[in-house]
Amino acid sequence: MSWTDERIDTLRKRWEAGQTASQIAEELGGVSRNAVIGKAHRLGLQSRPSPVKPNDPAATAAAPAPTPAPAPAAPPKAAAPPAPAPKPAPPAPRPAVVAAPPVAEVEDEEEEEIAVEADSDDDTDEADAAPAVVRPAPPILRSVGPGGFLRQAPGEQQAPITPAPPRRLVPAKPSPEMAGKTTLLDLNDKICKWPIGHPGEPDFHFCGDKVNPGFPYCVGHCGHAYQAQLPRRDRRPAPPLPFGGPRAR
DNA sequence: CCCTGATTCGC
DNA sequence: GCGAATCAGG
Repeated sequence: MSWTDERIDTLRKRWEAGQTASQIAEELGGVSRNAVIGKAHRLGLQSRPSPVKPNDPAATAAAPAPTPAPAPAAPPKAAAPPAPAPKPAPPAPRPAVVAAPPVAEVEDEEEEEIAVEADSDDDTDEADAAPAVVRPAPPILRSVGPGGFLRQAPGEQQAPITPAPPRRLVPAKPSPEMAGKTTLLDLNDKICKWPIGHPGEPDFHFCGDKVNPGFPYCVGHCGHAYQAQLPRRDRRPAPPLPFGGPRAR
């Protein structure tokens, strides 16, 4: 396999999106992980936090003291207004939140820009605020999906849901508490299929709202279904699946 | 062991 | 330029 423009492009995108070299190699096919890494370096792609590479020795030597470092981490503010740089600033700060479509990877290619915005965009000058001031409540960063739904921010992710209770063998009979609820038989591609409750429970039903066009859920539930990606390191391990989950090829 | 990315070096 | 071999941390 040779490095066609197309393959290089794919490599660039995946690398910058944070995919591992192995994943990229597997996707491209015909190349090894090493080939991907080697190519990425030759392309001058920004090296990502390597598990091996230490921080620059200069800083380490300069401050070897075991400082507890109470410095509050500045939130990845999207503010870079003044930038008195006479030259175009080359070190583009990598966004802390890589917003990528989750499992349901619709045909992307040329990823649409996803706006990550913090609360309102009124640019009241916070840039020159005293650095000592610790912002009490950092704004929650959310990305906006198609249709305008707000993706749940990583920090807002809920703990894994409890496993569903054992399924009952017979469907619930028509009952008073099901009156007006959206049942399995009511589902179609125009109404939200977000489940309410668990299958087998007497009042298990579906949301039933109008869907966000192109999605199986309403705008509100899209916000739960599609979430911004955390860096691999910081991801919560997936909750255990009831039957061991799908086989990994 | 597995994984990761970085680096080297013969081709 | 390419990538296997190797290194080294998690």
